[in-house]
Amino acid sequence: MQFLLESIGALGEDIERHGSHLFLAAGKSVEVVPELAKRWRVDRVVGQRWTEPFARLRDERVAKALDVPFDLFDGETLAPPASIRNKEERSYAVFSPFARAHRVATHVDAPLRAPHAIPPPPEDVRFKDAALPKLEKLGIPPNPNLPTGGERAAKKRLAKFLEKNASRYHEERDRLDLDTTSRLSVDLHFGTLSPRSAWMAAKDALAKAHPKAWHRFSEELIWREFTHAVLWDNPSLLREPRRSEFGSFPWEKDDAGWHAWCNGTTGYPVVDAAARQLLGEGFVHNRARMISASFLTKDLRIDYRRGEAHYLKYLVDGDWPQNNFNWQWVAGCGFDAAPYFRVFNPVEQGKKFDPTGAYIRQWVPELADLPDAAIHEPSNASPSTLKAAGVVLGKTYPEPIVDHRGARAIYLEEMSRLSRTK
DNA sequence: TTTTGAGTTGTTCGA
DNA sequence: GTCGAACAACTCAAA
Repeated sequence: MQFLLESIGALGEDIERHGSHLFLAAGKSVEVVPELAKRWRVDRVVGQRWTEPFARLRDERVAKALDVPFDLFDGETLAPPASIRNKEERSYAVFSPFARAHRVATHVDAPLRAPHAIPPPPEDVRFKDAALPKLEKLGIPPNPNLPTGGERAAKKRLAKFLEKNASRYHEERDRLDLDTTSRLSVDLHFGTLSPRSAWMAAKDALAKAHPKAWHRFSEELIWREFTHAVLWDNPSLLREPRRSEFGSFPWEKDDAGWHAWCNGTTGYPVVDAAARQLLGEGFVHNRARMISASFLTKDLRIDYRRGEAHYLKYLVDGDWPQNNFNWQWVAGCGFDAAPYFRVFNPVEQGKKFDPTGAYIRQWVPELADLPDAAIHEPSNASPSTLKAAGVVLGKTYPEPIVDHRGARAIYLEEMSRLSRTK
């Protein structure tokens, strides 16, 4: 909400600077839009298409309620969601062929330039528009650690990424301690940056000089395309796993485990860092999202939908298509999902992707004084090492709430049962 | 038309 | 310590 209000505010200021005014109207789209269209005697209403089932339903109803054309334009993704089809005219279920087809079929044009001036609205169109609500009035405490909303801030983020870290993207994007990902997910979600702008700017900066980085970054944008395309053809994904046999997976209730996972007190440092980063800045590093999701669904065997909802609630970039697709991917029940035997070992993942321990030290400061060799597995450190770092297991930092080795074995057993009963 | 091989992100085990 | 195999089932495209 904070990012949204900042972004709308920034948009209003931009339009004001260009000589016009952004009108805000509150109410249900299906009532407000036709009413304004009638009052202003417009020839047509235009908007941008959204992939989410909710938005599709809303747009259908608005179109029906209007007596002028309602034109929707594709801009949420590079390719319109239903446009990439295989030879049998069906939608793709596997990423690689989708990506190949997408690269062949989609010619990305440069974004249109913003107009120099926007004419002010005619007098008879004006009305007393709703004020942009204040965050505090909505009962939401401001969070100074969130990214700044608005197009200008988005362009700054993009420029900084391209200048500083993009050239090593393919090698460093997984490193939790380096934290060199683009951080553009929030802008792509809210539209403060169009995927087209991101694509073209990155292509200009990288394609010739750093082809591997360009391939990898563009591949990530195509993953985003894939999630939207898949949801377009399968709206039921937002409620149900794609692989129906998961309907009978024996998810655990485990409230204690759930709360430890939410609050970052599982006793596995990298899992806890991810949980606390989510609550702290509404963002989680991509690699940490996977580790965290794997731990919830495979070590604790808690329904991925609970994790999905928790992420959606706290992520500033929370995006239904992407969040749902990726939770189902990690849980192994989605499109082109991770194979059942891929169970992340939280200790090994920490050592591999946070070798300097910087990620742990930032988000789990009570472990900061442990040496690199011990920081990913304090429960296995020697008493003298723990003492020197001021760590008292069970007091200053929890013991692991589950034994990973045992949890993995149980999970694999449940999965083999699932495939047998199918 | 059928077959075959490959496929974002891992881990463990045994040679 | 290193390395390859095994760990489903399925989709898709090339052979």
